[in-house]
Amino acid sequence: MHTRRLVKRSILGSRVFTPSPTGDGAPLSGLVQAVKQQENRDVSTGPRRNVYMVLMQDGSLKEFSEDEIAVGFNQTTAKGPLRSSLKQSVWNGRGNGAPLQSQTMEAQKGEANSLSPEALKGERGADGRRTGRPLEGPERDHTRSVSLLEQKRNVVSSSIDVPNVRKSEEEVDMEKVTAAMVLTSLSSSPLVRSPPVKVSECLNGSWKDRGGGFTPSSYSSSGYWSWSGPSDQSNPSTPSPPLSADSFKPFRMPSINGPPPDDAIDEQDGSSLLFDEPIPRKRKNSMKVMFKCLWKNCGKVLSSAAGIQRHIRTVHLGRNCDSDCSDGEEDFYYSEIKLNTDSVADGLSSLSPVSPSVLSPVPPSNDRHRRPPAEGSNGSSGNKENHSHAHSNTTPLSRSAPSALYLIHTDHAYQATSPVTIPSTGSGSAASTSFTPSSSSNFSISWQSPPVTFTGTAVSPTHSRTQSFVEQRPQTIAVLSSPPRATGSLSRKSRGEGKKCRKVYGMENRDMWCTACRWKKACQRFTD
DNA sequence: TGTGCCGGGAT
DNA sequence: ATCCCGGCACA
Repeated sequence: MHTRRLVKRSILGSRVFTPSPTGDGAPLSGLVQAVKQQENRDVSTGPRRNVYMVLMQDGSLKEFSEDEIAVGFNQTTAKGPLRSSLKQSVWNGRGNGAPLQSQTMEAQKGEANSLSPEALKGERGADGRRTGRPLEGPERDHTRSVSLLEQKRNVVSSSIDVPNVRKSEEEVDMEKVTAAMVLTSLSSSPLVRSPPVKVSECLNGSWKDRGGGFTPSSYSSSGYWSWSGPSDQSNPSTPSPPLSADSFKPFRMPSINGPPPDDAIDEQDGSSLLFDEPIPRKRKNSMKVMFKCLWKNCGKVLSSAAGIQRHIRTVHLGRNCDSDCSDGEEDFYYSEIKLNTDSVADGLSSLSPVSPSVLSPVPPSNDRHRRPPAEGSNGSSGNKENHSHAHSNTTPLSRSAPSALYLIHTDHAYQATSPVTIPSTGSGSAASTSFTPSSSSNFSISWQSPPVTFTGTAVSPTHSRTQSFVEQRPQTIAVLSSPPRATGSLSRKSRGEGKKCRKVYGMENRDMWCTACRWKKACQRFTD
């Protein structure tokens, strides 16, 4: 748990007093719901004025410049605390916390509470706040989740103002609604269109001074502001969907807050992550399972088993009933294929159900993997073995399933320092693939011939369909399915004779060894 | 016996 | 993913 809350008093959620619209001098109180910073938009107000969205008591939202409002909790220091507290909140100064622009809902709850007049009885007394007062009565249930949150905070933050005083139920509800309104209304601003931020980035400080503030919180009425760890940082507990890295970019435009110069250094990590983004994120699992109809003259490929079953049931078996009345026969008419979405995206497109071209033997083409089952035979018999055996030439997946391509992988990058060539399927030209140490997990495969458009492996958990495919194309499968190095000596790579780091540098210079040698792996540096 | 490195465990 | 190491095979 590193969800330290490092942000001290935020202005957001603060009760402030605003000048009366009628000018009669009676100030109105409201809650600060958002802070916008304007850059010279209004010349008269000077550079970068803060504009506060204040939720008035009547439920309306108004904008006030910081000169216009007075902080409620300490009216004697009307404007001073406002600004200073904001600055405090913008960057917490520890380099790992959440900056604060557009506070999270949690912040609204916690921080706002801290600044509400009620809560501020003990404003200066951190101890008092931390111990808080026990919840009592009906309020307890309503705020249980909040209480949990705050308990967490109390555990991890010993030096942070975290109040235990909470709002009334009404106030909390109101804030949920109005905060959502505010966020929505601000969403047109580039500042706020930003999606959630990766935790790690915040922890690295790369987001500091962005003006964006997110605290890891599962509480969010909209879901939009909660954490989302895209891809590798995924946080399973967050409800919000992962967002593409692109969507982060607007948020990082350094215009809103005008980051101080020293920020540029701190930004490097983050910007390399986000701006120098031409490198697509590695997909952890680029295998996609599709289901291909094996019925004669039908190459339909669907992404779900249910879909393909329904397709077969209704289209080929002529049954209109629902899946409950299925006897499972459909299972025999489709095949599960795994597609490597990295290397075969193009092939996939040609696999779309839209163009179920099916045909007799054709010269190698992108379509040839769509041969129907039981080509030239009675595909309608429903014989389960029908498509499983002995078609000497091709079967639907036999050509499209150079399955071993998927099986070729290295556990360690250093195990694949030299290119691996996969022998061709007899055509004389090689289908080769190079493995580089740095990208063993997502190596690219360039098929030169034949033009295989997707690399799929026929997976047939039942009915041993796979075997039939192997039989139909023994050469190909035999070659492809054999691990690259499993020739001759059973599994162990024959020992390299050349220099190795150990020999060259000796045990005393172990730190000069290549990593692989240090790890007792196949030497990377002196390959044989 | 020394060495290379596979396989697998720990983090 | 990275790091480490037991243990096997080979020279």
